[in-house]
Amino acid sequence: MEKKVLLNDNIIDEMESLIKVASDSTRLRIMFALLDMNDENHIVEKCVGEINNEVGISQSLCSHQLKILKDADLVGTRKEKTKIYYYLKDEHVRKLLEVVLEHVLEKE
Amino acid sequence: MEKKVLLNDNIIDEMESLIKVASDSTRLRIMFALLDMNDENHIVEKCVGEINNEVGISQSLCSHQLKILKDADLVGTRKEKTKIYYYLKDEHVRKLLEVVLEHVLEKE
DNA sequence: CTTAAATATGAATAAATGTTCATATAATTA
DNA sequence: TAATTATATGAACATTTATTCATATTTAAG
Repeated sequence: MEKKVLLNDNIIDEMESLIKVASDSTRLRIMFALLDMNDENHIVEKCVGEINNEVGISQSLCSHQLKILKDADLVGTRKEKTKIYYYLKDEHVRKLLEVVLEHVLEKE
Repeated sequence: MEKKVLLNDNIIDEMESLIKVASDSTRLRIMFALLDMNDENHIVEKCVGEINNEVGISQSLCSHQLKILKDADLVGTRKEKTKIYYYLKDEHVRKLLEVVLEHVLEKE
């Protein structure tokens, strides 16, 4: 009776998809914009306009990339009047960013 | 006096590079081949031939991808006679794979 | 020195991906 | 209804990337 993870092709493919979503600097910047680094890494909500301003990219690019993040279930949305607020959806996202950031900082 | 991480462009770019290396199913398979899942996820050494057999890819492709992993400092090598043994180099790699795997398994 | 075994490399190709531009949609306000 | 604000979408383009094929390199053995 082993508690052994079966690494079938589906799982590998899903891992690939998920990591691919995180493997782009624009999307990384967007995700960090949704992490409030000053408040113990707590999640914040920002609307599209705020995000593209803060990240310094066009509205169109921001919207395209937010769609990719949302399709991957990494961000969620909340609608309020004309604005749509985005937030990081998952604890794993934060862990992922942490692990990668640690690795990078360690190799300095 | 804050212990605040400065997320400058260099760091983002390095994070992007690192994640990109992990964002390919062939390389994921290779990395998992170097994790002994049956032995509490302990790291093992395997030579190129063993790896491409186990993963089911050509020798050439395996070699190309191993180079990418090595350039990213995710694997190391040990030479013994004609064979070259590869091993996962970093604790962070394992954490990264764990976090992503958890996320994927949770969404089933 | 030749042959064989193990691994690496370079060029070529096909597919995937990020970004831009122009335009569409949807909701609000005058 | 018309105009404005916020966001989304689709097509086009340029760049990157994974894979294959053929060949090179290295080491050991006969």
